[in-house]
Amino acid sequence: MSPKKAATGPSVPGAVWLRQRPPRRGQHGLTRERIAAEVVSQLDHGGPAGLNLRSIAAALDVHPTTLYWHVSARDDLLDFAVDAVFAELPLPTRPADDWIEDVRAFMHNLRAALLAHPWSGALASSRPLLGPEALARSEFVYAALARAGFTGDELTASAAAVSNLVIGSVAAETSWQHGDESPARRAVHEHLRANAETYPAMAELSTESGHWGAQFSYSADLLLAGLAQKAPINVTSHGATTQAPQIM
Amino acid sequence: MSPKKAATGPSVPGAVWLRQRPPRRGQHGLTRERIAAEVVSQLDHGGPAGLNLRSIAAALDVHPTTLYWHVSARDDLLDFAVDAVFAELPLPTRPADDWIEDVRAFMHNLRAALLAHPWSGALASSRPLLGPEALARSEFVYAALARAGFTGDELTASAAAVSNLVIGSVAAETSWQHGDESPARRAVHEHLRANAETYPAMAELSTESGHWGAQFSYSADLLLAGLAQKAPINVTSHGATTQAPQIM
DNA sequence: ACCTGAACACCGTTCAAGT
DNA sequence: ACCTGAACACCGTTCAAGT
Repeated sequence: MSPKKAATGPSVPGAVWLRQRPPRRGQHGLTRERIAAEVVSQLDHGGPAGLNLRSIAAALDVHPTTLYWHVSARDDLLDFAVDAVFAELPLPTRPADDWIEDVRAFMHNLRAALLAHPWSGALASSRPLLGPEALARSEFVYAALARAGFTGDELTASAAAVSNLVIGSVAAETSWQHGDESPARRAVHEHLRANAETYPAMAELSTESGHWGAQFSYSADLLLAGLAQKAPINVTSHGATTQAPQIM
Repeated sequence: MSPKKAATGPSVPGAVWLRQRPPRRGQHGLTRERIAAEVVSQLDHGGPAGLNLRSIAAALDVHPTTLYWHVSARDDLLDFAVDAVFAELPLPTRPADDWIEDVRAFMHNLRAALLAHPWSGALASSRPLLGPEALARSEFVYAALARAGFTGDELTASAAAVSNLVIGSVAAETSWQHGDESPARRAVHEHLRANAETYPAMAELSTESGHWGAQFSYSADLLLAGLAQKAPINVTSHGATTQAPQIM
């Protein structure tokens, strides 16, 4: 049985991070970090469907059941893996002059990190992101948006919108990538054309859609435009700041 | 073996919809609709983790392996279930005067439908949404955004932003709902406070966060503000329209 | 065309026991 | 405190056979 399991109540997702960390360096020197790295590597190879405790344990040279000393369930391993992906996100040591550039960079960096591990988008969207690496990135976004003058619930909602749009977009994008993407896209396109009466607007385009990257960029710009407009503090192009009252 | 499996190539996710539909009414009258309804009902009870082919088959009064005539894998069942949830989304028979009200209503309606089946947000974010019901809703959003003057890749990106923000937000929201939510929130809050030096901006708030609904509403408004600003055709409050050139 | 029935390989998790 | 070892219950999927 894993230590301090009852500390946060019954099986809250993401709860590994809230439990006490088991002491390091046992006989095999099995640590969260080594486990996490192995899980990431196996997910990179076979995706979530291919992940199983037995092969992880084998790679770490322990018995399958040994893992249960470090985690309370398979799901905790996925929490480790997702946080490890967040660790790859570059974190600027000091903020940019314009808060919006920090937010924009965060969005693009987060997308890049998640895309580097195609399984991570879907996982990140389906669990609370409470690992230390994820929290540090959230803190960065909160700080940037706080400089824009957002406070309280508006600050929370703005930060959530930023993360959710990115994670949602990457999850959608990677959901196409299980096999070859082009035959799937072509099949969908044909399907829409064949039913052009039911889907007139969609049948019209999608002929040769642009790249995922450009479309994400435009999606992000839409949200950034909204943030800039609703920000209580606006930075003019000359660096002067103006205050505007704002109601939620 | 399921019919026409090779039609769209090797195991593309969401590919059930692109395969030919097996003829209806066999000996047991097993149809996609009956299967889908049963899957939704079982997911509502036990979530994705509790879903298994044997109990679905039992409820439909067939042998477990019979399902493989109608689907090629367990995953296809989830595609059925997600599309069934989209079917609950009200689809206006005629568009509103203002396109933005159509988009706003869509966002709130989609959230409501997904929240009614807490498992559906995570599933919707992790697979292409190619079912007939989902496509019909996408068409509605495309049509609304086309009235705003969006075309081509900008239209695609705008529509994607709308869906991805909603689905991403609901997935995040429901990821907290596995057990009781309040103890988890409290634990996170304590954790942030305890590490206030590392998370100054986040430690400051989160004391008593507002409701999910209000925060989603604000998130949606941020994106809607961006859409309104970037829309090639702007509707003034008096109903007059103006055109503005726009570059992606 | 649709469904049955038996069988296979696998996998998360438990629990008591070791050191 | 950390790891072993055996064992359990379950589950997706296959394939050949029925009607």
